[in-house]
Parts: sequence; structure tokens; C-alpha cells
Amino acid sequence: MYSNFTVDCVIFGFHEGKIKVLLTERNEYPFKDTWGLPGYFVDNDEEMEHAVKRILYEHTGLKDIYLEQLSAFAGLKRHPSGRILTVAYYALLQLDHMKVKLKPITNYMKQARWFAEDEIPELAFDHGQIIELSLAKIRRKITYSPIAFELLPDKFTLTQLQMVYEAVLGKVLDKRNFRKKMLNYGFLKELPEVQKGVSYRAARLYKLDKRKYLKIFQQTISF
Amino acid sequence: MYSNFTVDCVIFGFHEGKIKVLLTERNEYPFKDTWGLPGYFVDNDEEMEHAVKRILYEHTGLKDIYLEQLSAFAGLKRHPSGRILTVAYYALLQLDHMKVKLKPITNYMKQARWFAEDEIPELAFDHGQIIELSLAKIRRKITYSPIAFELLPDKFTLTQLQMVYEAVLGKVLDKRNFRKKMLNYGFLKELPEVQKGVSYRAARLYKLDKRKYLKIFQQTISF
DNA sequence: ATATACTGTGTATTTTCTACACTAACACAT
DNA sequence: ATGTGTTAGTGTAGAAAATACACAGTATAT
Repeated sequence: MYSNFTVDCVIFGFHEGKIKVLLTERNEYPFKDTWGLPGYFVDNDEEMEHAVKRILYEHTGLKDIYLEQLSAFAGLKRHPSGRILTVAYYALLQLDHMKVKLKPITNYMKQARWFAEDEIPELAFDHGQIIELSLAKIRRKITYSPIAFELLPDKFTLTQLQMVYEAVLGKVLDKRNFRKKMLNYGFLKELPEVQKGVSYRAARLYKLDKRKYLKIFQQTISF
Repeated sequence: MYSNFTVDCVIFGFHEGKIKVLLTERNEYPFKDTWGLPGYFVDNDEEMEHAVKRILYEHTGLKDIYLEQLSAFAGLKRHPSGRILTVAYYALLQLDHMKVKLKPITNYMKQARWFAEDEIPELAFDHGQIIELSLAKIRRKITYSPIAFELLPDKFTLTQLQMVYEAVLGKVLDKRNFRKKMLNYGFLKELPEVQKGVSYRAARLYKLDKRKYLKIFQQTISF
């Protein structure tokens, strides 16, 4: 049995230098055939975060995705048939895995697709506003927390990392200063491997040293 | 008629060098006679934020209080009689006005009182956890947003301002560096007045120049 | 007049941030 | 083997911001 509130999820991925959002075409009223955020009613005996993970899995086939609650939305007019409270989450995932399968296995949606920020159509409910707020949130958050790594595969190049920052912040960064700063933090482990499949000089691969990163991150938090 | 969810409010004030939280002694089951956060069911035809403002007014007699949503809490076990979702807000108010009347005018609570961080008793529901999260939130927020002013009267001394920062951050700051930094921002207006009622040299009063502060604040946001 | 308690101020040092441009390496085509 | 295209990878100097640190001045109370 369903509870009386829903969860909605803003799923961010990073692809071809751009931040993308996963949207679904609804197959249920209201807003049937309109694009919107993946989301649904939470089961009555189900923890809210479990519901979000379930929806994420149904849409992407992925588990263990970075997840944060954004905010609750409960406007009287957000749902045509009376107020339905929704708790919005945002998720960051490593799209480059490309294990992400976009065949929806639920019957309340018709299809799912990735949209770049500037391609997003008119959305159902207040979902447009929710995405705006999520973007504002990660733009702020990336400046004090290393969420960029959640958007990249385990092994990445410094240029890829910089591209994530540039895509989220919406501005270009100085290459030398960026590398200097990132390497100075000391939480990047240089791997004995380089990029493959590029038709030019392959770049060094790095991975995140989670221990060191948590140490530094916690210091930053408590400043 | 009531909706099926509640709002709870962490009301922060600043008094005698400490951050205080306003708690109420419940007069309703569950957790009758236990201290908890001010909060109640949202009316069916009432906007959520309106309900928070109503509760704030009922408890403090104040309107136009700084208010932000913290998070929604919906744990299956947070309420003994089944899941009740609550949306938690935090509020910052200028306690030194001391117009704050603590006679509750509702019948679902017995009394209200200010508690310093280290005096907070065991609380009803998950309210202890909610306060923890609110504190973490304002500790972070004060580093990038001038919320300190919300806790002070319109006219304040630089020492008072510093004391707010020290109370929130939980560490002592260097007086000269603090003043230098604050005055450099340029959003403080020096008043032709000094403190009154002190038995030593009276300090200069300042007030916030909201226009300049918003300009600088927005720049900071978009960095 | 004297004690008390807080206000208000400057400088030198270290650290962090910013601006800026070229050579090296590799893949591929010829 | 050579050349072309494309990105990788690197250092330094100047500016700005953060930090550490101590004492004389002023209002009040007795």
C-alpha cells in the first residue's frame, strides 16, 4: 500500500562535457505524456530513502549511487488533485560506466532520456523548479565538497575532472592552477596507467584516495 | 482540518554569548510532558511555510523571522503510532529585542523555554537529531552567508557580531583580524551612536547595509 | 584619583590565488 | 620515416588574503 507522499529524484550524470539530467515521460495521469522527474509514492512500510534507491535502480540499473535529500515540496497547487507532498533528492552517478540501461521496468512511465541543462522541456508539476534548486545546490556544494568524483568513473584524468568542475560551475578554469590545487590536496592517487582509445597523447589516470579525502573533507567541514 | 504531515521548527536565538534553542514541553500524547521542538500538523488548506510562521508567532509573538527549510524526516519509527512525515525548518531571531513572549497560546504545549546547546534534555521523537542537523547547517552556512545578523538586533557592536560567530563556530577568533575582515566587506554602516548602559567604555554601533550586503552575497554565491 | 573593564588599532609574515604560454608526447596519415 | 593534429603537462612572478600578535585609550564606578 502506498503512503500519502512521494519522492522525486534529480539524477545527474556527466557526459560529453555537460551535466545531464535523467527525465521520464509519464504514463499516468496527471501530466500523462509529459516529461518529469523519476519519482513515485513511497510504500507505507518503506523507508523514504529506500524508495529513492528503488526508483534509481528501476531507472538506471545501478545501486550505491551518491544520494542527498534536497528539500520537501508541499505547495497547495503543485498537484492538480490536491496537495501531495514530495521529498526531492538529487543523485550523482558515474555515467561513463555506461552500464546505465534506460529501459524503464515500471509501468508508470513510457521512456527515460538524458537531457542537458539547456534542453530540458516544460516539466510536470513543479519539477522544473526542483531541478533549478538541485543545480543551485550542487553548484554550491562542489565548492566545498568533492562531489565531482561521484560523476566520474573510478579512474579519470585531470582534464576530465576539470571538465566536471567547469560544467557544474559554468565557467572555464585555468588548467595549471586547477591541477596544482587538486594535486596539492593530496587525495588523488596517480595510477601507473594512462587513458586508452584516444587518438592523441594519452593522459595519466588518477583515482581518489578515499581515506585522505575524508580526512581533508572533515577538516574543511569543521573549519 | 489537518493534513497528514507536520512541520517542526528549530528556533535559534543568541543570548549571553551562547546560541539557544527554543523548546516546548508537550501537552499531548505521544511524549506528553517531554520537551520537544515547536511544531504541529499543517492545516489542509495551508501552505507549509505559513504553518511554520504561524507556529513561530504563537511561540514568540514575532513575525518576519528568518526561516529556511532544513529537511524532511520520515523514518518509519520516528512516531510511535506509525510514520508521520515532518518537514523541519530552522529560524534565526533577534532575541535581544526581548519582545519575545514565551507564554504559549496554544493548548498542545505547557511551556516554552530557551536552552543552550549543552543543556538540551532528551527530546521527543527525533527532535534531538533534527537540532544536531540544524546546528551543522548553520555552522556551515555562516561561513558563506551573513546569517549572523539575523541573530542580532538592528544596531550592534563589532564585539557582539564576533561573539555570534564564535558561538556558532565554537572557536575563538582574533579580534583585529575579525574587525578588519568585516569592515573590509563594506556592508557595515557605522552609526553615530554608541552602546548604552555599560559600565565601561561604550562601543560603536553598526548596522547592516542590506543593499551592499546583497550585492556581495550574490557575488559570493555565483563564484 | 584610582581601579576596572572593554574598545580600538597596525604591521610583518605566510599562505593562497591569479595570470599567463610553450614544449613534449602520442596517434595517425602519407 | 616524416609530418600533422591534438591534447598533456609544466613554473614563475605578482597580487590578494589570511594569520599572528600587544598595548594605549576611554568611559564608568567608587
